[in-house]
Amino acid sequence: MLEFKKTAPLAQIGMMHQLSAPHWAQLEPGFTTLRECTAGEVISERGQPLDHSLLLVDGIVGRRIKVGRKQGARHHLVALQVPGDFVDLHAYPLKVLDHDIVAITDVQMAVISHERVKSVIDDQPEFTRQLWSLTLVDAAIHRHWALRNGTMRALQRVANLFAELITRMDAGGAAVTGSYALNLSQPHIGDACGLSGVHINRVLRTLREANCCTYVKGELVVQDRAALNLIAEFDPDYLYLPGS
Amino acid sequence: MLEFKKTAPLAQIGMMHQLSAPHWAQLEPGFTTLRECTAGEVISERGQPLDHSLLLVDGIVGRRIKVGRKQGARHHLVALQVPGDFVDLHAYPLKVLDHDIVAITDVQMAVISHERVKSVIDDQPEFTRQLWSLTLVDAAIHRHWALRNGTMRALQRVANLFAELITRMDAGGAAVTGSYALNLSQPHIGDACGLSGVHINRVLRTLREANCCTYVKGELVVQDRAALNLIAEFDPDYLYLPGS
DNA sequence: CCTGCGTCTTAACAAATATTAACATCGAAA
DNA sequence: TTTCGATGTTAATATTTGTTAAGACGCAGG
Repeated sequence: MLEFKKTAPLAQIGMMHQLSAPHWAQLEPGFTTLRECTAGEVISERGQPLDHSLLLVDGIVGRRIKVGRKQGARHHLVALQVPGDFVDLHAYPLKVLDHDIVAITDVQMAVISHERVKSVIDDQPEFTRQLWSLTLVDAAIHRHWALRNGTMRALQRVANLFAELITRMDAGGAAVTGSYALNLSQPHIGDACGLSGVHINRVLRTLREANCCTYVKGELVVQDRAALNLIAEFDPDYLYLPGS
Repeated sequence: MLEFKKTAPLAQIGMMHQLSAPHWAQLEPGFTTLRECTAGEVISERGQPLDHSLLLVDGIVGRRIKVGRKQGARHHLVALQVPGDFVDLHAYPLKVLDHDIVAITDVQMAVISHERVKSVIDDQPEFTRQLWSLTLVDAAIHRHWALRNGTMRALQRVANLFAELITRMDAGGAAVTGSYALNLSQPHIGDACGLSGVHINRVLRTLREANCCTYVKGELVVQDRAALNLIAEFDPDYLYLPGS
């Protein structure tokens, strides 16, 4: 783990836009170090007590759960976090996590100690509620993942995952280019959707041949976003984005 | 909706055991009314602003999400709550829910206003964190549902759901009898597991013929809990039960 | 008592997806 | 450059699950 002394203030990106400027101004100085991890690295491990939380600045991280004892254990991705997500804020009230957090791509994260969080919000119930809400948006996303894996067929699942991820990546307000660096391997997508890597390959070909979107080398290029949202039956309400 | 003036104090059941006695003592008087719903009734509807939350006293309620526009819309159960669960405490910070809450069986719930919650916890950051944690256990359960629907085949899914539900129902400390009144129809179970009702029927027969458990008329009788946990590859860590 | 409705049960068949295997492609390391 | 390993691609086949349909069963209302 590399840690650098912070040299410049963090920008308020992605989901952090849900915080008011004054609240952000109070929280931001608490991010005193930067942590960088390389793809595949386990950022924090299930069961290990945590005294800090992480704000994702760049890259993609996943929450991974192991199912089955010892050998033959399979992994499954139950969440993906994009830049601007407060990755494990829920470790603040819970103290211990029930899942691993892994770097899917090379990532940069800003670190804040729970002690610091506590001193900032303890006498500010409204601020506390806002952070609480942030963790509940993650819960809503989890519900949607259960929904996706429970009700949708393969094509729709993948389209829906893509629709969710790009909507969340756009949430920061950066220009919408139609191109997204997900950097997920096909088996990664399979893990997230409960499908085999081979089947992901078939689905990606179908999406490509439908002139909907193209996924090459971790880069998602969306040619027809309306078509993608239609296939995905995508309704972003569950993301609790401002102005919906 | 029937509402009664409360006549006797509520007992601290199920998940509410996670609160300390003094905290419970402060919260309990806030539950001033009882609400009863009959099976199938929608308790609160997606998108509707809420000014109160509900503690489930008796029966089973589900969180249900509709997928697809207008006609041809399918439903999916993304969570089930058992007695002792603070069903929609997350409505306190979020104000609005992204899903419906429906009564699966006839249910009794205790109502507490958000105003009351606020006045009790606003100057008690530690108490706030405990309630925050309660909502995050729900999030952990959602993650597990995504995992279940994503990685497991039908038999294991159903066994795992059963294992989860009975573990949570036992959490209150009541005597473990091996018999549980789930009162879910087979299509309900299918909704929760992302399987057809017909296939649930096949799975239930398999579980019965394996002398593992029997599900008749909404009553789950567990003959061999070890076998059930084995089939389910069940590991209750994610429930954050005390003493694990 | 019958009737009708909902749920359960089962079977036959169709569709979706997993598995396996073989080969291609690309980039990194020797 | 060459080789190696990881990832992507495709096809053949096996398995799982969905769909449809039909009958059984139980229960509430006439």
